[in-house]
Amino acid sequence: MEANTRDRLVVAARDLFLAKGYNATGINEIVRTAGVHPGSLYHYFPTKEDLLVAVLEWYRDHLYDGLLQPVWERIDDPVERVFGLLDGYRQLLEMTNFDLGCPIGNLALELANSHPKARALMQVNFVQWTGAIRECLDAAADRLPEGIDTDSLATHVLTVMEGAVMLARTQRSFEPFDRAILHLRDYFDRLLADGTTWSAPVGCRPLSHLRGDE
Amino acid sequence: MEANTRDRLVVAARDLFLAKGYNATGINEIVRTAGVHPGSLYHYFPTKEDLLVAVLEWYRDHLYDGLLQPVWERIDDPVERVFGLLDGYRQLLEMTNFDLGCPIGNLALELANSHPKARALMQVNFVQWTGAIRECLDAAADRLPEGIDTDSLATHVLTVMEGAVMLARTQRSFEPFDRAILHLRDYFDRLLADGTTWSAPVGCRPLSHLRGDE
DNA sequence: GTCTTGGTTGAGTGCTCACTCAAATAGTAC
DNA sequence: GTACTATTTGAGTGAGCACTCAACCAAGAC
Repeated sequence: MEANTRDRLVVAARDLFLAKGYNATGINEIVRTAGVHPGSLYHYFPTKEDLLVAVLEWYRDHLYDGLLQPVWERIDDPVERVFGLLDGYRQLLEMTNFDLGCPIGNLALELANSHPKARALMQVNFVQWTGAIRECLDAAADRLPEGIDTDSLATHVLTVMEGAVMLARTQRSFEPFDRAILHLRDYFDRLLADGTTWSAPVGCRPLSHLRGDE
Repeated sequence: MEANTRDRLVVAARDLFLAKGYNATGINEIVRTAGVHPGSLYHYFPTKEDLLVAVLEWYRDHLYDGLLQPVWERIDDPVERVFGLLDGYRQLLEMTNFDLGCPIGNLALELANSHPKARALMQVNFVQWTGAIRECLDAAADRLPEGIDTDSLATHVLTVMEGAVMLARTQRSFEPFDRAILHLRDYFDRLLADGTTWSAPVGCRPLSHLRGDE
């Protein structure tokens, strides 16, 4: 079961960054958890940020087998797959008593300004995630309003998930999470029941007229 | 224009925490920005976390005059006020080139696990914010489906806002933000056009049946 | 004047941070 | 075996961290 040094470091850093954040996790703690010596880390990763990048690459490379596949294999309906994926995050909150949330979202707000290479990889992770959702929505295109932008709707789903996880962890309660998902479900129900052609809502983008834009 | 030492410290810490996060901001940087000496900080705040708490109390005490009032005074329609508030966050992203987001959301994911007193105050801030949205929704109750839970819908609005700000900052683009708000607007349009009595969507809470819950 | 009190000063504390490096060792080629 | 490279070792670096503290100051009470 012994993995190589590099992998052990990535896994240890992945878990600690998820639990405590990037800045609050020390290099010493990572090497102790991985069971390697400080010098070894710097043989593979010149800086702490390089290790962070490796962690984000790990998430990128394990989206399917770690996150999607377990849901896809027990749910067939494409719309239910979307909500099944969201429910996976709810289960993570439940299992960890709200200590762990979305690994990427955690790091995004902490590091988006200061670590551009990491930010680019977070972006890749988000785009991959929404791409998977988008495939579900495309598979259900016949039930959705004709002409709806599934890419846009997939982004909305990610938005709701990230916000819901944030609020649930802050409140240490499922209430905000379940409320947000309930309204997302209600929105989907209305889209699915629509049967008409999609047209962008009248008020969008909101209030540009009030800001003096012409 | 010289404020007292305590206020200068709170303002300096507020701005630095917003821009760089809590752990990445050093005490020395805060006192330098505030133009006070290190010892003075500890006269008012025994620990760094106490300063964080004071910052969160500042946000709590300035929600109305800092955030709501500027929007309320130029928009009367309660539903448009909701989207006007959201647009305020878009303007913040625009003005700062995606460097600044929601001050509370920023700290929430970084510190929810490790700083319980701060977490409690973030919760208060979120509850206040959704309370203001809820008042708008109540004022528009005659146009919304009868019996809809405005508290729940207000939480959904906060969820979308926090997720949208996170994605916009990660992508350094308005695209995810505008997409999320567009779908929220579309959802509102459908609620407002509904004219019937509210009933919870059939699929909620999602997939409990698939997890063996009875 | 003296006393007290709230606030200020700024050098200094011990500690942990990310990171270094020369030496030792393991693995592979021939 | 030797030669060479890849990897590991672990004590050690300077810098910055949150935080301390004894002395000092200013202003009001008497």
